[in-house]
Amino acid sequence: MPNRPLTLPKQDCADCPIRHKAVCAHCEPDELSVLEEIKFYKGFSAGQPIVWAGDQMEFVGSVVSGVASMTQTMEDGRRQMVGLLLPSDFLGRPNRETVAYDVQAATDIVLCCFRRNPFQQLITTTPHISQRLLEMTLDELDAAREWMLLLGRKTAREKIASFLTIIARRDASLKNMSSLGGPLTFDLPLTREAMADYMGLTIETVSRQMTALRKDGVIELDGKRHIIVPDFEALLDETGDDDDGGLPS
Amino acid sequence: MPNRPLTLPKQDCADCPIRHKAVCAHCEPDELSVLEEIKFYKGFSAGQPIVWAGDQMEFVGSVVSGVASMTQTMEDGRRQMVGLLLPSDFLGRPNRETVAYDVQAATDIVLCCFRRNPFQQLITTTPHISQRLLEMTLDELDAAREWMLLLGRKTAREKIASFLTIIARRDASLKNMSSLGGPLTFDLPLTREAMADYMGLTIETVSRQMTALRKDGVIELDGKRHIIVPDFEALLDETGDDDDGGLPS
DNA sequence: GCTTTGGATTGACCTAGATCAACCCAAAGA
DNA sequence: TCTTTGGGTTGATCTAGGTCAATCCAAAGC
Repeated sequence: MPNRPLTLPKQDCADCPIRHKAVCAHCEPDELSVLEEIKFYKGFSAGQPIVWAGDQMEFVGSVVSGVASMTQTMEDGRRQMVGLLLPSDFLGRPNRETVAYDVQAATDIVLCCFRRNPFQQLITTTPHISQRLLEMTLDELDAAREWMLLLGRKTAREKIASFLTIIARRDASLKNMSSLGGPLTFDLPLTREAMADYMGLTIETVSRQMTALRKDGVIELDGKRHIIVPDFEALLDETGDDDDGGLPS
Repeated sequence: MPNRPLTLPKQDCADCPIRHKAVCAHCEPDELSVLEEIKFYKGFSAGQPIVWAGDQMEFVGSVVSGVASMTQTMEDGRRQMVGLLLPSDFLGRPNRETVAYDVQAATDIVLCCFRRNPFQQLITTTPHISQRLLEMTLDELDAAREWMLLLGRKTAREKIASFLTIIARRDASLKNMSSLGGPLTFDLPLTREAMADYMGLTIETVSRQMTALRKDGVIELDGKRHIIVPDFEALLDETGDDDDGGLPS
C-alpha cells in the first residue's frame, strides 16, 4: 500500500460520526449542504504522520475509523502522548493556523475532513456548530484531566488497567454494547511503545505489567494485541479509581 | 475574617477580566446589560473550598484576583491537581449540572460570577459568547497538554523549573510587563503541598529541589513564598523544553 | 514571654520503575 | 528455505524520588 495520504471519494455519510455526533446534529438542511460542499475524506496507513507540530493545518475533521495519537517530544527524545483520537473524535481547531503537536496514525485511519477556512466561516454563521465544538472540547478537557491523574499519581499497574478500561469502553460504545458485564474482547490499537508514551512509562515496564496482569488472571492475551477481559469489574478494581463500571461514556 | 463565601456588592467592572477578556469583548450594549443583571461577586479566603466534586454548581464566572486550584482525589488520599485558576481564568462549564472536581481557594480570591441558567440562556442567543468560551477552552486544553508532558516525562527539577516559569509568566502578564529579560520577582500562590499536587511529587521532593535550585543560583528565596529569578533564561534552561522565553502568553 | 501550630526543611533509608542487555518470535523478503 | 526486521519479553542492576522520622521556624494565641 502506498505510504501517502489518500483523498477518498465522497461517500455516504452514514458511517461518518461527524454527521450525527459532532457538528451536524442540529443543522438546518442548507447548512448541511454547505458542509457537504467542503467535505472530503482522507486515509492514512498505520504509522504514517498526519501533521507535524508547527505545520499549517489546512483541514479539520473527525475520525471515521481507526486511531491516531497526538504526541509532544522533548529535544532529547522523551515523548509524551497528549491526545488519543478514536472514532468520532474531532481533530484540529478552528482559529489556529498551525497545529501544536505531532499527529500520527496509530492504525490505518479514515478522517472525514472539512477545509479549515470555510469551516471557520461556517462557525461564525452557525451557532450550533461552535456550541457543539465547545461541548466536545469540554469533554476532551475532562479526559485530559483524568489522564493527568493517571500520569501524576497512579502506579504502573494502575496506569495499565486504567488504559485498558478506556480502550474497552470506547470499543464497546463503538459496537453499541449496552453493558460491560460479561467477558469482553478487544484489540489494542497501540504498540507497546505508544502505550508507554501514553502513560509516561518505558516499554519494558508496560510489558512487565501486562504479563503481571495476565498471570494474575485479570486479562488474557491472544497474541500481542488481542485482549480478553474475563471480568470487567476485576479490571476496574485495578485502576485505583472508584469508578462505578457503568455504561461506556 | 469570617470563613464563609461573601457575596460582594456590585462594583465597577474595570478590574473584572470577564468584561474585556472573556465573554464581553464583542457584545452589543444590550447584551452587556443582560450580563450586568445576572452578575455578582463572590469572595473566598485562602484554603476555603469553593465547590466539591459532585456538587450542584449554580454559577459560572471568572477569577478577578487570587488563585484557586482544581484537584482530584483517589480513595486512598492520593491527590492530583488538574487545574490552576489564575486571574482572568474561567470557572465552571455551561451545560453541566454538577462540577467534576474539588475547587479550592489557594489564596484569598474574588470571583466575578454569573448565575448559570441565565448565562446558559445567553450562550444560545449570543454566538460571540460560545465562540469566546470555545477559544478559552482550547487554550485550557493546550495548557493541560503541556501539563501532561510535565507529569509524564519531566524530572523533579524540570517540573519545579517549569512550574516557576508558568507562575512567573502569568504574574508578569498580570503586571503588563512586556519582557522577562531582567531580574524577576514574584510570590508563589501555592503551599509546598499544593505544588506537590500540581506536579505529582511529594512535598519533600519539592522542598529538596527548591533548595537545590537555590544553591545552584537559579533562584533566590526570600522567606518561603517570595521568589527572585536573577536570570530568567537560566531558569528556562532548567525546564527541559525548548521554549524561546518570549513574551508571557 | 512561652506555647502551640502548621508549613517547611533535612537526613537516612527504601523501592518502583528506569536502564542496559540478551533473547524471542512472527511476518516479510529474497 | 533462510534471513532480516521490528515489535515484544525477560533478567540483572541502578537510581530518582518516595517514605519515615526528626527538626526548624514564624505566626498566632494565651
